[in-house]
Amino acid sequence: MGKQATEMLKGTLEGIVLAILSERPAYGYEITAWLRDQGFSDIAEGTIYALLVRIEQRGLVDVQKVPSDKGPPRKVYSLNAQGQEYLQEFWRTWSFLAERLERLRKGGR
Amino acid sequence: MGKQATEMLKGTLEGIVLAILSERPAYGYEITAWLRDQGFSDIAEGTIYALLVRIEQRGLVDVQKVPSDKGPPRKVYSLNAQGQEYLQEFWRTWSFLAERLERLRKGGR
DNA sequence: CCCGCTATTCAGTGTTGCTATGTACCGGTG
DNA sequence: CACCGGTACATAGCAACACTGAATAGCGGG
Repeated sequence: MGKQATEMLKGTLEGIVLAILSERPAYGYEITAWLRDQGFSDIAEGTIYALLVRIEQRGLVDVQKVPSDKGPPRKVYSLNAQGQEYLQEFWRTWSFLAERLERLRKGGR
Repeated sequence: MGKQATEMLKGTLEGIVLAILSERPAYGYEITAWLRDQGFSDIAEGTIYALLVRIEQRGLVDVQKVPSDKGPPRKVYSLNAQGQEYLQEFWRTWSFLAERLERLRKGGR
């Protein structure tokens, strides 16, 4: 999509990745591919990796190195307890925003 | 709200302001007050003014200086044709994002 | 042997919202 | 009159985040 999407992704992309990880552990390449598949056509590789590093440093995920028979080893991330909590907070913030935007779209005051 | 909101606002705040202006012309101080009233408790004054300057420079709004009997003159902004178009695009991008997030929240794959 | 796919990393850039501060106009109070 | 609070706008500096582009590296096939 356009540049509007780029700016709108700030903050939400992190939540999206955490939500994905809350369903099952995953690694960067896999997540990027899945997002592209879902229509986030222009999400750059580097973006996801940088994001994963950030959430790891914040202690929201646990990491495990797993060998792959198709290339270099994968860094598999899984959401830990603190990450779950953070994700909950994310959904609260998202709901707040989405609610107000939906109200605005309908022309309500 | 927390810092999550700060990042999530990036990109959406612009759309929010444009949506407000699509209902009726308004000036910065008024918009800030309204947003605070709607629960965006920590939106800074300066943020809105900077945003208004940006969208003016991009030609999305028209400006008119209107004297006030309670203080300095107001800069009243109104959405023009180009702004309307940009707002439409914003809603499309927003729908795209909201749809996918809602799907993720429901744990759907 | 090189190419393509898998997989990760990183330096540099632009946009955005926040912080903090400054300017300025007005009316009311002491 | 001096001061203060509410109204109204502007701006310089900062932090966070996603994108660009490139580099590194392992693996298998032509």
